[in-house]
Amino acid sequence: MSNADSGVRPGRPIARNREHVLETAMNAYWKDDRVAVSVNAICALAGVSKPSLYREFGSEDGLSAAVLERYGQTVLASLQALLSSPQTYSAKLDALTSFASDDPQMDAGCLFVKMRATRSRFGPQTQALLTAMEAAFQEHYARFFTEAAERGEWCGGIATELAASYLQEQLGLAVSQRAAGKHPESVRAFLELAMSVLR
Amino acid sequence: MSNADSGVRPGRPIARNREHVLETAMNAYWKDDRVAVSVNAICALAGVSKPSLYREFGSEDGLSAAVLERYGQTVLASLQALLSSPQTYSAKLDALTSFASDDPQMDAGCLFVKMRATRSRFGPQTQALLTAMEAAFQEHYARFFTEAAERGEWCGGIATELAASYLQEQLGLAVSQRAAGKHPESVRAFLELAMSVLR
DNA sequence: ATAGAAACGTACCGGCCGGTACGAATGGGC
DNA sequence: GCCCATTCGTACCGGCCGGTACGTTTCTAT
Repeated sequence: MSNADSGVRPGRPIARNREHVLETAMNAYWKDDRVAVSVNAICALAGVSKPSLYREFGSEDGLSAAVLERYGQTVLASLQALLSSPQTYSAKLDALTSFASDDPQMDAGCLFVKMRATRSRFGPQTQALLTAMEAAFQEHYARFFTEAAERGEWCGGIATELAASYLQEQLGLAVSQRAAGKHPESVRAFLELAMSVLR
Repeated sequence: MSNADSGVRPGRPIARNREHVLETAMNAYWKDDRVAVSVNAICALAGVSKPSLYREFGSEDGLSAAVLERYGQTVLASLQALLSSPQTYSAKLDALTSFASDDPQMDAGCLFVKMRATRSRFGPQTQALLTAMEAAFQEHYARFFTEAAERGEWCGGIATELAASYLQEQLGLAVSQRAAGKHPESVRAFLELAMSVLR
């Protein structure tokens, strides 16, 4: 990462700094319905040559991993914040439901869910990152339930692990349905039905 | 292998009757974790030349559609039979749960669910067939609920359409989890939790 | 001014894809 | 015995893929 040195800017106009490529690739991976998005397509979209992309990310796997990491930091951070907010358990469930079924951020689905559904497409780096993110979310959800149980906001006849897994999958399912074009109100009805067992 | 007469080997190999190719392709599409299964790979697996395959199925789309149709007839027929059996509503729910979470037929997941999750990979024929099968199942599920409501076996505070969609998606989710290697008992716990709202 | 390091893009690589032209090998009808 | 319709597989097509060798451009350091 020699070009990350703040002081010395070697060579040329410093490419459309990484950010532009990341943003373009993220949107392509995310929104595009296509079977897959090739490196060539991303280069064309971003207006960057292929060697530049490979210099920056090393490989296709490196690119997809970087995209996924960025997505996790930008979009999913809000979800983590939601889980850590000082609301009541019930209010958080409502907020989660709204996030998955109504939030315009999820209009085109969730990139994380999408990539998870096709994980075998990706290289080892990206797959490892997917696994790590899954585990992190699982842990957040589990903590969410244990805290709710401690506060007595959740009677919780269910093991927290099961509840966490259930919550994760139901949210993912709802988001997938939105990506598939299902009407938000239908998704909401669906998700509220699924969530009702957690009340 | 009915017409695999060991007599005339050269010249006219007697078209490995369509069945063999279909079976091989179905297993490949179904079991293989790979990103995709190419026509070349299927030809190699089935021991058939590419032109033979194209003569029989017309295109890759035709092949995948034929595979999907065959899968629907062989495997999913049992599920339809289950829905039409003269059991009680509750017993059918139990049977559905067992089918998705324990049945060895679903050890490697469900081909229909798998193909539905990656529908954009396939050609128009196959996508149309997927849509048709979805609708058919939706209808079966809906009838299942309306009949249960008529018989008073289901209090049914839920619209039948929603319940049908919910059932379909939860079963698909369970089967996906099995395909991903989750332990059957975990899948069962998950699915029973999801099904509890339908009791 | 000038040398040289750094980042650039053109133009290419081998490999696999879905799909097909075409000649070789065969059987049935006579 | 002979012919022809039928069915086969070899060997190929153009196209796209992920990835890279290498000459060119642009800026910094002196």
